[in-house]
Amino acid sequence: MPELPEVETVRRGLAPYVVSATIEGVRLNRGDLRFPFPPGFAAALEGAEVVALERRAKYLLFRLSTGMTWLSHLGMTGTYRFESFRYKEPSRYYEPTEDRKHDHLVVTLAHPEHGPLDLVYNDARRFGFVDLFAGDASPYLAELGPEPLSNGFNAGVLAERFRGKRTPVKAALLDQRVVAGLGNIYVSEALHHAHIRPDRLAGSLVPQQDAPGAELELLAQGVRAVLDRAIAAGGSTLRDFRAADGGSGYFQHSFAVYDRAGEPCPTPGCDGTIERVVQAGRSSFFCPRCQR
DNA sequence: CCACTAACCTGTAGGC
DNA sequence: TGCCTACAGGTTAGTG
Repeated sequence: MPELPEVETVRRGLAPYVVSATIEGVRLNRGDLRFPFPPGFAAALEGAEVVALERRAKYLLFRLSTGMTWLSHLGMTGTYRFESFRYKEPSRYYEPTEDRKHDHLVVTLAHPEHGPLDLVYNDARRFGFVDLFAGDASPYLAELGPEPLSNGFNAGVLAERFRGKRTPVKAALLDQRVVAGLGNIYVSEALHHAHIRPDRLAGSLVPQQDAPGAELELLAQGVRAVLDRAIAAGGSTLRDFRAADGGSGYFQHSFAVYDRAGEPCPTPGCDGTIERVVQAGRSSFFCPRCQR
């Protein structure tokens, strides 16, 4: 999926056309994505104005004039795009044509400046989902750790959450309760930045009393650095993700280690070779020479 | 509570 | 060209 930088890029791409728009119609092309659509989802959106589009971790939050929030998670393959026409079918459900078979949700918007647009959610694997609730009262938001780019995230937080953990640091950083928004790519990138092997036990990184804790400082800095750079670049473009505004000039992010098994380590002065290992069923990429 | 695996679902890339 | 396998950015349910 889109990890935090990709979701943030989507948010920025959608916001100018979505915020201040009124939702005129909602069509669900099936009853469920990963989960069933919440009861009354379409009816709750229709007639409301989108007053803000926010992001928390990997979630998009459409804040509505009614006080309700429409939450959207993109799963692995979810994308939003705009269509400049409106679907003509009167029914809220229909049989999608072959080339639109993964268009699951269509939200017809009327924007005071941009006029009518259809916002289309497409998700081949259907790991994405939506929720609807008042304010922030969603179970999906309840247990999230700090935003990695906020003041609430630092080495001290990592120390607190890693202490005593016998799980590999790779898995600990993927745990959204520890820090919210990292995924498989940026965990590998942050660990490389910090020169920490992905199979180190999280607890082993926690400094003893009176020790400096340089590793966690570097790790926290690495998390921020890789996310900042990725956001500045407009998110990564891979397989089936593209920035919402698509178009020309989207940036092909270049990773230091992710998907680069067999290539030389980019760390200056390091002559190591990137390796791929599988942890908890997922690929990790690291340099065995400069990551310890 | 903790740690790990399998599962969800579809598409694509690579080997033969 | 086709068939088969492995793998893909995430999260959760189930197991021990």
